[in-house]
Formats: sequence, C-alpha cells, structure tokens
Amino acid sequence: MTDPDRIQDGRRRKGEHRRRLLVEATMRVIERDGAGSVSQRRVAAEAGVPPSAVTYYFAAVDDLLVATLTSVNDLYVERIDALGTGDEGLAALARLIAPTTEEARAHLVAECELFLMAARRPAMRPEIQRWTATLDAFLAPYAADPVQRTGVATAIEGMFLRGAYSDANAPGPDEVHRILRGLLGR
Amino acid sequence: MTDPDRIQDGRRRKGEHRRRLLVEATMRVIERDGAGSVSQRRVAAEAGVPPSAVTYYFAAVDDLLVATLTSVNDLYVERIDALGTGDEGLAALARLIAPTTEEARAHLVAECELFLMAARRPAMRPEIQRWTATLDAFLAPYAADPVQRTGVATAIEGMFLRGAYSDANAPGPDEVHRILRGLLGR
DNA sequence: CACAAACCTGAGCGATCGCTCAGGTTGTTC
DNA sequence: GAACAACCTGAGCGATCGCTCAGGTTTGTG
Repeated sequence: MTDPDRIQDGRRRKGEHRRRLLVEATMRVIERDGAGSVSQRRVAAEAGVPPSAVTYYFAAVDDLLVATLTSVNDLYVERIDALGTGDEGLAALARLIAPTTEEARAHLVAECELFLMAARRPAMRPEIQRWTATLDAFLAPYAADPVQRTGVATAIEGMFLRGAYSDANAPGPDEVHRILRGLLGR
Repeated sequence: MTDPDRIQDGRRRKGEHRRRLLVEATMRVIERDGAGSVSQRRVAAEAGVPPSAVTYYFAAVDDLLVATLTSVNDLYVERIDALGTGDEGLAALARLIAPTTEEARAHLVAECELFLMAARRPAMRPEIQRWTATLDAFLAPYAADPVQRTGVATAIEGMFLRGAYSDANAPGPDEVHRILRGLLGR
C-alpha cells in the first residue's frame, strides 16, 4: 500500500489518508459486529464521514473488504519477517499466535472472518496465497521437508482459529511454543 | 436430536419433520450464499414454506444457526467414530478432511463459516467443545502425549480450512494422509 | 486566473431485513 | 363431539441495505 505522506499531489494525498481512515474504521466494525455486518453506512458512521464517501472510495462493499484484508496481511507479513531465528523465533511466533488480552482475541476473530471470506471471493485469494507463502518461508529453516512444513503451517492456522474461540482452555503462548517445538521435532 | 419418526403425537411428529426441513434448507442457503446471508425469508423460500413458519419454529435467526451447527456436528461426530483404527483409520480421516469435488468444497466452506460463528455466539460454544473432544478422543490411540495431540488436532483443523480455499494447490487426500503420518511420527 | 482534476455530499429509490400478531387449521384426549 | 394443545399463516411495521446521481467544493496546473 502506498504511503500517503509520500504523495506529492495534495489532492491525492488527502484521498489516500481518507482511504486508510475507512479501512481502519472497517476493521473496528468487524471487531465489534462481525465481518457480515460491514456495510457502507456502518463504516461511514464509524469513520465519521457521510455514507456516500464510502462509495466514492470503494465502489462496492466487497472492495472495502479486500482492502481491509490486504491491510491486515501487510501487518502480519511484516511481523513474521521480524520474528528472528532459532528457538527465540519460535517463541516470538507463539506470542504472535496466542491472544493474551480480550482485545487481542477480538482482533483475531475479525482476522479469521476476513480470511474465511476469501473462500467465496476470488479477489481475496491472492492475499491468502501471500500469507501462506510468507509462513512457509519462515518455516523453511526449521523444517526442510515440505510435507512436514505444510503440516506445521496448518497447525499454526488451526491454533489461530482456536485462539479466536478463546475461553479458558485455549492454549497460551507457552503451550503454543511447546506444541511448535514438538511438531518440529526439537 | 430426536428422531421425528419415534414421536407418538402426530402433531409433534409433523413439527419435528418441519424443523429438520428448515435446518436442511438453512444448510443449502449457507452453501450457496454464505452464513451471513441466512435470513428468515431466504430459508423460508428455500424450504418452500411461508416466512412466519421459520419464526414459529426458531424464535430468532440465531437459534436456526445453532440448530444447523448442531446438525452438522452430529454428522461429523458420527463419521469420526466410524473411522476405524491404525493406518487405515488415518487414511479414512484424510479422505474426510480433503474435499474431492466442488460440491464437497462448498459444503466445507459452509461448515467453516458455521464454526467460526461460534467465536461470537456463546450458545454455539458447547458444539465446538463437542467437536474438539471427539477429535481428541480419536487421536488418543495415535499419540499419548497431549501436547502432540493438540498439535495434530490443530493441524487437522487448519487443513479443513485450507480445503475450503481449494484451488489447485490445496492438499488432496493422499497428501493429507502423508502429513498426518508425518506429524504422528510414523 | 482560467481550467481541470480530484474530492465530496445529501437526497432518495427499490429491496430486504427481523420480528410481531391476530386469527385459522389440524390432531389428540376424554 | 367438546375442549384443548399444537401447528400454521398473511399482513405489515419500522429499520437497514447497496447503490445511483446531480451538483458543489477544494486543490493543483499552465
């Protein structure tokens, strides 16, 4: 995504800022009410802009969802790339997976809903592949065998999902770390 | 769920049949249009009954979704219990996980959406726990260590999720089988 | 300072939504 | 066959939905 502040043209710069504002508002709506509740009007109210402003920047509600998924993905790819290596990298990944606060859990639920939406929307599919590729690249140093790597990657996604349900019995960062170590034979 | 044909009272029997009809219609609506598109009117149209009939049997739309999740879960618990043991049990599980037809994939997407809904609806949480417990019980003979078992269980759920995205690069039954064998150290 | 481009909005159309309710039908019981 | 319980429905209220559009404002350009 283009950095708004790098844009010369003041008109476009303002527009790009507004676009971001809307994506952030969308994320808050999803966290609070669910991805199915994203509507032009709700996002507009959350962002404090008139409804038609949403239509101006995103022709359809689906386009808004694609942009939001892309934004979430940007952050995750960045985080994965910054995890580090060896066992510390694994521990950091575990901390990334397991939500420790109720706020983090709400965020996680929102992300899961966004990802699952891709199952029905071809426009979102490339983002899924980007995530999958990023995760696979991170795991490569830990597991040379691609079959094992896919197994661990799916387990990671499964743990994200379980974190979304939370309640007491969800695995915390320490247990996630132990599980990862176990799956990778360490 | 109570078997409708076992009910003596003809009034109640008919009612229970109708209730099932509505749950099945709901599942078809979810497969076609997504869990977010489930509405009293849509389900009614799909089932060929007047809208008020839906309200009569399920006070709110959420109740309909809970009933549908329960129904899906019933089937899965039954299937898991019938998988068998040893490597053949593992192969059968792999066949259960990986969708081979487009129809199976659509069904899988619907199931994932229903499960994820539980993250926001406490009324659905017990069904998640029922599934988790069933899966854990199946895996017990394959892995004594509970940490490893949770790892494999989350991988299974991750593979369900990946099957929902499908496309070419999704793992087929054979690869799922290989992954499972690998994770269980066989 | 004229012109253009990009930004921005209020009003509103037709459709769908969840849910209520008064009243009608069918099946069971005694 | 009277009394009752369960089943069943059409009509409709108020709210929200996606999306369109004509026209107004701000910002950059030559």
